[in-house]
Amino acid sequence: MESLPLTEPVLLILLSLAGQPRHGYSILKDVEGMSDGRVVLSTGTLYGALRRLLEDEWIERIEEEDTSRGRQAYRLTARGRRNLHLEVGRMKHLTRLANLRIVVKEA
Amino acid sequence: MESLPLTEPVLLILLSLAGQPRHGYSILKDVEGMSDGRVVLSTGTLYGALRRLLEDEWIERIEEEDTSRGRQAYRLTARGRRNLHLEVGRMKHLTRLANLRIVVKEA
DNA sequence: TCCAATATGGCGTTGTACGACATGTCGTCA
DNA sequence: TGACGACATGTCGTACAACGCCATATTGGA
Repeated sequence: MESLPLTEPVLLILLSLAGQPRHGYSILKDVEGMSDGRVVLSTGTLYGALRRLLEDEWIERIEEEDTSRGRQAYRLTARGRRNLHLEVGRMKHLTRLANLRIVVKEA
Repeated sequence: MESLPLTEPVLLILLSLAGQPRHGYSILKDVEGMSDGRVVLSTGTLYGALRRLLEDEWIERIEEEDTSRGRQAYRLTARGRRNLHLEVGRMKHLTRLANLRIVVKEA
């Protein structure tokens, strides 16, 4: 129940929100930029993930004065940030492991 | 078609095969050990993934003299090894990115 | 006034993970 | 020799995430 391995889209979304609150479309563009255009989330993926993250209270909506285009900004909750850290830690661990497994054999 | 993000079970299986050929059950135990018991693949996950990896020719069956218990060993193909390296590279990149995004904000 | 960019969201398909189930072998110990 | 646990492989159904496609609406500029 606790240590579910985050999928890549979700991780990128959380990472995008780590620096500052953003609205959906902004996350889309940010993720695209983060990965030099290699990862392009479809809107289906994005809003589906956002819905689930809201349900789990990893992120929350914040009010915006500029609601002209129906924008809704999201921000990480403390819980979300904590879980993001855990997940990044897991990834680092995996990366180290991968190095050991691969490099030894190549040498 | 090229840059599919590998799922964690598949990555661990490939990593397990990176050092030496193994049969299914051995992969199961190796992955368990690699992660200090945190990741326990179900057989459904394992043999499903192995089937797909065989189909994509990332791994191949090798003959074993010891077929006593119906063991079937698998080994990485050149293609599989190449793709594993790519994936690990992608992960390192993501990890670096995550550090930038997170650390800056925490400081 | 059209059009591209901005912005959100639903729906159906596809594929993966996973638990449950099924089957059988081998070694050991009472 | 009989039971049992570890070894070993595989199938099936379910649940859910990712994704492409579609629908809709606003805004600013050419």
